[in-house]
Amino acid sequence: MSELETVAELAKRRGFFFQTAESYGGVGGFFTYGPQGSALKRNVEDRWRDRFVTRAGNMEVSAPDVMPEPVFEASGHLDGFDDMIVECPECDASHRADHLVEDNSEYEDAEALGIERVADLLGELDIACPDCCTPLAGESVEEFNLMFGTDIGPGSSQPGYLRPETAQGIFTEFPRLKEYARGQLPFGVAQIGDAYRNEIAPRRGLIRVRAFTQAELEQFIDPAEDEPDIESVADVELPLYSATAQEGDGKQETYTVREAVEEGVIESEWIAYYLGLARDWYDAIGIDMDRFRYRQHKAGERAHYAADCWDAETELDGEWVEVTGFAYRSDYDLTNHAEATGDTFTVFKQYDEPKTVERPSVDPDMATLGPEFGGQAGAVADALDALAAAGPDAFDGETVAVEVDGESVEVDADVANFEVETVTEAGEHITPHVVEPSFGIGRLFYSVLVHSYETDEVDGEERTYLSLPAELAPTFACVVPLVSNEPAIVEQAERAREQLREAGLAVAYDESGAIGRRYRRQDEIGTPVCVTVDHETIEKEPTSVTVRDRDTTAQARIPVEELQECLLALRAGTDFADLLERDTVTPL
RNA sequence: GUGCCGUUGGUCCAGUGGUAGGACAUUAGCUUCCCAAGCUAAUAGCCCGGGUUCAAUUCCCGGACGGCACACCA
Repeated sequence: MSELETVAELAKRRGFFFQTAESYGGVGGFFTYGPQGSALKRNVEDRWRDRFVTRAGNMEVSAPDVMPEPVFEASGHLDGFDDMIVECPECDASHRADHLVEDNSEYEDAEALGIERVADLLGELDIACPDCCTPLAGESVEEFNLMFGTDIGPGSSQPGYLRPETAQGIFTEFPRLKEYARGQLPFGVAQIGDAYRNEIAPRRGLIRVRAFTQAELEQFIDPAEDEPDIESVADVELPLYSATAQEGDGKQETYTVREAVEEGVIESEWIAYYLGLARDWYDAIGIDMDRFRYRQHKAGERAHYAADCWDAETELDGEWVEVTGFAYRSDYDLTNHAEATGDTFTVFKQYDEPKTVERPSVDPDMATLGPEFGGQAGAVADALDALAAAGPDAFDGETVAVEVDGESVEVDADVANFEVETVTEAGEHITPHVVEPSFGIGRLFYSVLVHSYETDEVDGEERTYLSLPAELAPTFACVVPLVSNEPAIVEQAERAREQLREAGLAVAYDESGAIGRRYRRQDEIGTPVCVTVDHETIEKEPTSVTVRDRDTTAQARIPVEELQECLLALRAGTDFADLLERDTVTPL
């Protein structure tokens, strides 16, 4: 079995994740997180929240999964998600029709031409199937929209879609969110939630699915002056696989964040900052740093609005899998939502010193324009207003010419009431730029599982365990009575279990089977410690139990009254070896 | 979407035109034991629909799901 198969088998057997609705034959691309997986996933999310929300001083929101159609018209997903597919009549291969047109012509964005034009171009440009060279002229071009559609309310009058990324739920609420930030840039808004894509071909377990959890941070900045706290991550070492390297010798290189910025390997300081911050976070949640890299998008791979884009990738079964995208989205989204809604997606930026500027303006005499132009009067006034800003010289003559609905219209200059006002401007409205780290929680979850999967040998028997970080483990401790037919031992074990649960620890209890078997069960789901109540516990004073370390299987005897505190320390990151240094703790 | 291969207890597999067997796991008991021990017993399965047949888990067709390749992955 491959590494992924082995872990998927364990995941199914031990309740990490499994395919949804298998009783009904299963459904492609959907997975359910079981008892252990649900806890592990939640812990990954909590760690993310701790690092990228709480400790970063960012806000968090939770938007609905369904949004009305116009939101996705503005965001570009309605068009952008419509893949144009053409099928070869000879070999049945599917190809992106727009890509074929782009490859065979000067068009750079064939998708914008529309489906019929693209279909025509297949003929006009004599495009043939790249696989078997059969001409594709006359073949129909089909659309595949990767968004899940639905209807909001009864009937189909208000179409909606399941969000293909959580980000739009943040952008759409920007006018309100900036109020909560008191209009001050920079600020960050995060969201952890599910996103949906109706993938043509779901693949490889949790890696390509149709419903998945994203943790996204939208960092809103003033591009002119906001800078990240790059010093705080300057010495973090980044394994970078740059676009240049990908096209050249194919080698990744390690740079500190400082070097990467100074040498221009990473263009945006904000991106560099987040790559640094995130690297240590990946390390902390158990991603193997020898199987991790940051890969820069190549020029053709980048979205047209992105200045620079890097992916965090983990290696699973010999293949690199994108677990996070770090994109500089500029003002693309906010500008589009502003245009679509007319709402204010800008912040007011005060100047250090108010500026005095001369502003040309008009105050058209509507009593004259009204009778003269009738219904067009308003448009004429607007045109004059626009002209005042664009070409104030036009008002120097006796009359002013403006264009309304394609016709040239003449107006007496005095009717326009042109004047140049001297006004004091305290600041300006700017559209923030957005830096977006977008984490795929499911893929990270999978990577953590695969990278923490270990086997070793204990007393001649092979052992499987998950070396999960203590704070991530779905079950933190398991309490086991050494034997189950001595009431005093069982009672003491039950007391220990309750004591630890009251401390807020996720504690399992197991009195079934031989002791070694019970340890192995816990090893396999990555439980960091097992607490064993034995004969000595009930026979000797002070009352003590043994605590077993998952990774080394080492054991130590600890007084019961210190148990709670010791385990809390272990969960907070104390090494088992450090615990052994304590006077009251006896290594076995 | 296309092609190839596959789908049998919870898991991993074997097998058959006359409805199935192993290993591991699970549960109960004995054993009272510090690393998957042993013994006894129990629970539990042929992906779905149609066809051929006296009889289909097995053969044929279709579907669903999975793996791989191609394509796709804003």
